[in-house]
Amino acid sequence: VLQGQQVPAVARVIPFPLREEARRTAWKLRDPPVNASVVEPATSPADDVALTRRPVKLGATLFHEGSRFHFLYAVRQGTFKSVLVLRAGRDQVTQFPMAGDLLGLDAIERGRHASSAVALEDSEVCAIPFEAVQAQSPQPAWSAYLCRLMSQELARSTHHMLMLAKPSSEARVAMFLLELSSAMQARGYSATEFHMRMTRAEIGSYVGLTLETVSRTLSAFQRRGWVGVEKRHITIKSLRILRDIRDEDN
Amino acid sequence: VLQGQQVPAVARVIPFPLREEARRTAWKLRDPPVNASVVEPATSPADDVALTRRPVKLGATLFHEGSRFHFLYAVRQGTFKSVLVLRAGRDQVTQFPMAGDLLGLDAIERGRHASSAVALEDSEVCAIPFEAVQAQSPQPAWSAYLCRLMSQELARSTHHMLMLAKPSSEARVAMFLLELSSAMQARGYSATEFHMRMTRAEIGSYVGLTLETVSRTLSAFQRRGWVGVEKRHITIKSLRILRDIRDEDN
DNA sequence: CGTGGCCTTGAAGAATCTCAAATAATGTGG
DNA sequence: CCACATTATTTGAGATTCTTCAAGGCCACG
Repeated sequence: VLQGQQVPAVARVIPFPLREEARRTAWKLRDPPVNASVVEPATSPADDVALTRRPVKLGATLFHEGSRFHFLYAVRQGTFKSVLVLRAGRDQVTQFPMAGDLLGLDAIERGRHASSAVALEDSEVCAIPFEAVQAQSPQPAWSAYLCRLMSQELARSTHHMLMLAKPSSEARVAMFLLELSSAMQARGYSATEFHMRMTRAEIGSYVGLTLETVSRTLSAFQRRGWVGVEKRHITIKSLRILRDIRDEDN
Repeated sequence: VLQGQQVPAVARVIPFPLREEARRTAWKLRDPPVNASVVEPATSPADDVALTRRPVKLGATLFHEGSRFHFLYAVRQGTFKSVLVLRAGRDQVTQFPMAGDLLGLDAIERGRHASSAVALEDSEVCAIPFEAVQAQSPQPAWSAYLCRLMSQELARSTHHMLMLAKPSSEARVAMFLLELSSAMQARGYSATEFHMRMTRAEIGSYVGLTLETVSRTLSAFQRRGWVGVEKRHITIKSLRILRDIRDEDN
């Protein structure tokens, strides 16, 4: 299990311009419509900061809840889950970061990670030494950058709360599928056919249902011909119907 | 109804150092334990920015969801609710900002407010012209400042999701009372006896229950002698028991 | 003193959860 | 390469919880 506080010996340390790296991996793939302004920043963040690429195997923990914060992690490829441990060993999934997402933003203030990040498939991240970048950045460009990203995260988080609030199980699952669909599309994959990296239990935790209810709901969707479900391979037959399901009830 | 995009004519424009104002109102009252580092920042944000105080009457809207973003608002006194409008006129309360909290952080990226802010009592805010401050800040101090606040907000938002996730109605209401208790204490009031500014319906929306269930749960708590409930006046008899309720179940 | 908003309480109904069992898929070790 | 252990998924049925619908009371305000 990888610990967040130290760069494992195996990781190659590759110094190169952050801006270039940012362009190629982190910010570029982010939700395009929302993020157009971030993709081409007016000012450029610090260059010449040593970044580290790090592979993370399926099931490995990138950083643990409560561990000291040193790095932000830009997901280069793969899928993660962010989890909080509730009492009684029960844990809560708060998001499924994918390529282009930045992990660890909620640790800046406290200096400790507020959640754990676990790889749902063999993945690779880019470790960004927060203090170093913060210090070496002459203009407020980097901070302004982070501000925008975090503002975006806040909006996303708020949006997620809507999913957990009132809606029926069908609305929740529909919302989840639509989120995933958008995420896949934003990364250049099909919006209507994709492979889910997460288990039913993880989905359930994320949307606030039990795994059984998630399973039943997906079965129901399939029975009605709205989506094809074959294990974790999803084929959305009608985005419109899913949106209706998500919106109508409450 | 006040609109976020323009300073009403009645508001007095009072130029004074932002740092001073920040010390007195915005950051100082924030959750002390978590926030010790923010109370006395190593660097000082921009001075000499014209800030505006604005009274907001009970029921008035400080800014609307979707409206153009120009100001951050530091709550000087009073209580607000942040609400999102779901479909079908149903709306979702996402937080109850109080003195010292900063409103509008989730609007930075999109340039439009992601939620509305409504006063739950006669309140007063300090309007911070975001662009002006951003521009006049020579060092990255201001942005770094915001970063930390937003990081904190992210953590808070995540924490709120835990409340909405699985728990029973009793765990949710207990969690809400404990949150409120901490918030009151952080602002110099009693942690065990306070006046709630929000209706049962608003509480219900916040914790993901109907107002009836909230009412019933509060009644049950009172019946068992755990809290005193007299309309909106709350007396917590045992914080310990409430914490147990919040933690045990799931 | 009437009106409207807010709160409480009851009873029936609906939805999800829990418990349980069977099946399928995956990985391990021999 | 196969048998076995483990994990993931589906489905059923009963139990529980919350919601819905409804009615009545309390309080502030005009």
